[in-house]
Amino acid sequence: MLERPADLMRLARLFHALSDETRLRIVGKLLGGEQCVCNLTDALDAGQSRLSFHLKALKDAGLVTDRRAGRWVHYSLNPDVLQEIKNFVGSVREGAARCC
Amino acid sequence: MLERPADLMRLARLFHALSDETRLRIVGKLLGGEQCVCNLTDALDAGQSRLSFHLKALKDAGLVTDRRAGRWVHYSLNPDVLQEIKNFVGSVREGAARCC
DNA sequence: TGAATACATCAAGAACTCTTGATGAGAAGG
DNA sequence: CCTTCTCATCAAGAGTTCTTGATGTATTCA
Repeated sequence: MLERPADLMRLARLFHALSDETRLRIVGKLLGGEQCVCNLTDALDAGQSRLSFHLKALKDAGLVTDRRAGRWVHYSLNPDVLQEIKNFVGSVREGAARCC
Repeated sequence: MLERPADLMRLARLFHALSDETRLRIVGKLLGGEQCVCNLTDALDAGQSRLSFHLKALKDAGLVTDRRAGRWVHYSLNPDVLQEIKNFVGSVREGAARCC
């Protein structure tokens, strides 16, 4: 997992997407299910363009997907990516258990 | 996990520490066990001050600990912090399973 | 068709991160 | 002591990220 440069780059991008409080709060809200941007704006009281910026960051990293419905765009979590992170942590923990 | 501001800040700091390729490579090397900085410098062929910078980032986030032995400083992984991350991913996955 | 709504994108500046080379601090050995 | 070795820290510059307010785009509804 930490050998191939492509994996390193991928992981670094994933972790970067999660390295911001606003984005973690978005993830927290999405745990309640799919949300349109307007709901998130209210819940997080963040400006609209700011929210859009962070949603794009999450989307670029593959952590969320979006779906247009009329005027609204709904965002939801992508469970597959969470598995990637879990795999990483798992492999590191195994290694750590062996060596520490 | 994603409700309390203090937790959010903590998680953001952890993920930031892991959001850099050089630091992920360091973590990878530390899976082989405790390493002195000189070993890491060779293995990652990174300049000494650069490595020191990233080791400090990992240490500030609590991901690694250091131990002085004569002239050498040895770094090793802190398994407890990996559990924190695992807990986060686990809780997000649960939520995702419920909602997605 | 025209106005209003929901969101994305852009542009500029502030703030932060990373890299490099130079200097500093502590330990070991002559 | 004086030097050497290992590592930390500093200082400056390049690059990146984030925030804010303005503008652009697609959609709905009158």
